[in-house]
Amino acid sequence: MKKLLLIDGNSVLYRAFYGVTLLTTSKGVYTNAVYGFAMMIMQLLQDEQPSHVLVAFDKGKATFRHQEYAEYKGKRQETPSEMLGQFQMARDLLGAFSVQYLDDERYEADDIIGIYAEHAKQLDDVEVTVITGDKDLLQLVSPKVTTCLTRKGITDLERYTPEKVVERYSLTPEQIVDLKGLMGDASDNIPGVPGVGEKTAIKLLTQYPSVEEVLLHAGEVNGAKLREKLETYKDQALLSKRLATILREGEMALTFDELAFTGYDVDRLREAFRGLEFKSLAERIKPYRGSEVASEETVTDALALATDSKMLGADQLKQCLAAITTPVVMLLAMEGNYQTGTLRGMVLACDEDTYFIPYDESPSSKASWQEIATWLQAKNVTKVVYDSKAWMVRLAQEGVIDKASTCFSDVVDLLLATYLLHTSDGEPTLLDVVTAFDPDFIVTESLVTAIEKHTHDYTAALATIARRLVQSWSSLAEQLKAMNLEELYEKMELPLAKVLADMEAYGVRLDVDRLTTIGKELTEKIDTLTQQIYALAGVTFNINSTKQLGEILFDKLGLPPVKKTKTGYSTSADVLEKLAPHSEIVTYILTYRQLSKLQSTYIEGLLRVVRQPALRVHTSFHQAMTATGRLSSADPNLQNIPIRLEEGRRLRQAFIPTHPDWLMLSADYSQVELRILAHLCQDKALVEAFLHDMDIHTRTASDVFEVEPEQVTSLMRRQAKAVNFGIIYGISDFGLSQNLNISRAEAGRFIEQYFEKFPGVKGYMDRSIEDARSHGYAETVMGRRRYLPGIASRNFNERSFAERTAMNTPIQGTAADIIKVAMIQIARALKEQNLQSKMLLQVHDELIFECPKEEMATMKNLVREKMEGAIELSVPLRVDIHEGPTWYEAK
DNA sequence: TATGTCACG
DNA sequence: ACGTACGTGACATAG
Repeated sequence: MKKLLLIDGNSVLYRAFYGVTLLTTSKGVYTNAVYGFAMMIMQLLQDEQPSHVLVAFDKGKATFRHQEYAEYKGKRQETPSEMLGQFQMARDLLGAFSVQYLDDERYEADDIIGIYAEHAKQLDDVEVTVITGDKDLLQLVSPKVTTCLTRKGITDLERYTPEKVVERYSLTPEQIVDLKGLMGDASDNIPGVPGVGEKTAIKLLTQYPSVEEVLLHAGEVNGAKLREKLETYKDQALLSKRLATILREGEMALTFDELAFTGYDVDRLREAFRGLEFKSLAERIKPYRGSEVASEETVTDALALATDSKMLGADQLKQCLAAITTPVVMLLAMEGNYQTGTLRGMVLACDEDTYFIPYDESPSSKASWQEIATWLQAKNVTKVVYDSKAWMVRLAQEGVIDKASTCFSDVVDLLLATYLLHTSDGEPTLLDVVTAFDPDFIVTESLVTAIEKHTHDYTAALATIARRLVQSWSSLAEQLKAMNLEELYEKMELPLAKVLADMEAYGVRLDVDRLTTIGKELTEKIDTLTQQIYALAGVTFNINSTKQLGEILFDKLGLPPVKKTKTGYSTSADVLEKLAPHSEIVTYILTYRQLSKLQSTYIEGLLRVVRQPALRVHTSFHQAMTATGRLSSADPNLQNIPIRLEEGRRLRQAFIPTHPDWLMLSADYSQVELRILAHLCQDKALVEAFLHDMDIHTRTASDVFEVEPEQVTSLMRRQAKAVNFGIIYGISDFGLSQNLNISRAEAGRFIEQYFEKFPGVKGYMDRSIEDARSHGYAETVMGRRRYLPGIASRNFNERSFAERTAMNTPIQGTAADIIKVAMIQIARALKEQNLQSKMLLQVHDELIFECPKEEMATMKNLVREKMEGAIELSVPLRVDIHEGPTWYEAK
């Protein structure tokens, strides 16, 4: 079977231009599009292994379509000047790839592709793959022609077979031209029928198969407006369809055989890359077949070994492991998340070899994994993993090890290192990690699919990655050192992973009966509210639907809309609160919302994840997720259990100690973020306030409103508290005015007054922004970095956001660092002193424990000492402690 | 899958 | 004038 690869050169180049940051050579020639183009071509050749290749370009001249319709492509933006020279450079580069290209003034790139695809279809033994960003080319899809659309980025492809087209559009590939005929195409300035978009067009085409048929039956279509439009714009629809139709016949300047591709010449390509100053690309070129990714043989070997190792007895495995002396990369093969998914096995790659060691419930498999566990705990061999916590928790859960945190010695966690090196929101994926240590690693589409979607070749993909990491991971130490992050990695994140692993594996006991009872009460209240709301509305409707609710409140009942969202009326709580005086229905709706939130998220949500028969919930703490260094908690999220309102707070009665007679203990930092601010800005008044342990909001109110502390009213204190929050978040008058429901001018005066009384804070804010601008990042007291590219943006919003972030991150991030230190020290002390008490949860500024009564006094002292002493600041840290039979009382 | 809403710090 | 508070996760709805 032959394989013809047809590439829409213009489309790929444009994608590359917008997807790759502007690069220039030393002479100032722009090369970003060509760089992306080169990456793409290299990947495609590796990935698709074509026997024939052709890249088609537009010539930019008027074609037959312009003659038929003068405005064709009329509204196109002018090609950016930085792009202009790159078309020819891309053509030239193809020579170095030994790949043919064509352009022709009579045709567009689409038509050239159409002509060659059609020709190849006539040949018996050829399959065709088309690469483009243009959905028009979906019309060529057939059993022998696959069209791949580029998605975000440039290396991410979405493959369309005929079935996929039907699945996505509910239309056959042939009907794509009819779709364009009806809906038009703004980018090509094809008009279509005004008022008909994708949805209407698809609806029409499912009834009648083509534009012609639709027009023939225009009179029978639902909707008077639509009927009229179809009549009026009949000719325009037919014209649009003709414009959208890609040619299938025409002249072939090169014969099929002339497109044959047998590989590129490494030296020639390297020379071309050097000319373009793609230095790292030039260094990394390898011979054409099977080199950029692990060779097929390696993967096959890995899989062969996989089968073999199943038969390897535990004793033999033990001997194999004992023979390993160099660092090993190990990856878990999991379906689903590490706590609840299925463990399939592990890939192990060392110097020479790659192994797959399967996992199942059989005694022999268990025995093998016990051997592995023993070996993981042995010193002297470095184990390089992605997410050590996942290993610890899962192996503890499987009973392979006794205690999660004892799982490893000499472990390197690439997830944590990558997170520190490239903190952004979102956990670095395994592929992000590979790229972080190996920037030229080409992330092919098949690799992404295999890893993310766990398709057939998942294990092979893991093997590929593991092999690659064996080569590249060792730059970790150097990279961390260069950014001064080794200490955070070694002394904070790595030890913390062990602490968190024990917390996750241990879980928290839930009083399921209590939860069920509260749930029943809620159901009754919700039912009553529902009836009351229906009665007041005069109709029944779905109260959870913001769309329906908006229609009832603002159209039917005529309440004044306060705010709009992208899609319609806003019905958020702050809007409804403003409407309360107008109609009693909104109060019911607010209560309904509050209670159904409790019911669905907390009662039903928690009951769904309680593990039987132990009646425990096990959250997963994400340690590499947030942009500031905080943890997050998921599946279930135990960091947002209600507390502010009493109805919700009662849910905490369901969080109980494991053993009867034990107690819950909670310890939370008092005003930790404002104390950190005081330390960072050294404002005299603020520092002094904390040195004297004043009520900080009252003190702020007394300063801002210029009254004696005794004269501060509760309103003044509340407003001062909001100002303090605003300061931490990177204040803006608008934000404060929204929060306090006051005018912007008034909010502005508060802020002005605040900065006058606390000038050091103002200085800090300005300095934070300046530092972020000059370094490109914000950092915490302990050196954790967050890069802020938006700080230099010309876009006001983007820049303002980065500026607020620059003010907030050192504060929020330092608070996160401090509690992490405390957790590590507390865990260490619990172990050293042989205490039975357990650390259960962390909620940003708070730690929750369960303790036997007789340890309570010791624990209170210990926890306070470690939390307050985690870091030395110029103001003291203070911790409040509560205890009780459930989490409800312990707060 | 995106959006709105709301729970927490 | 621009249009916003900082950081998260879960659920329901709509398309």
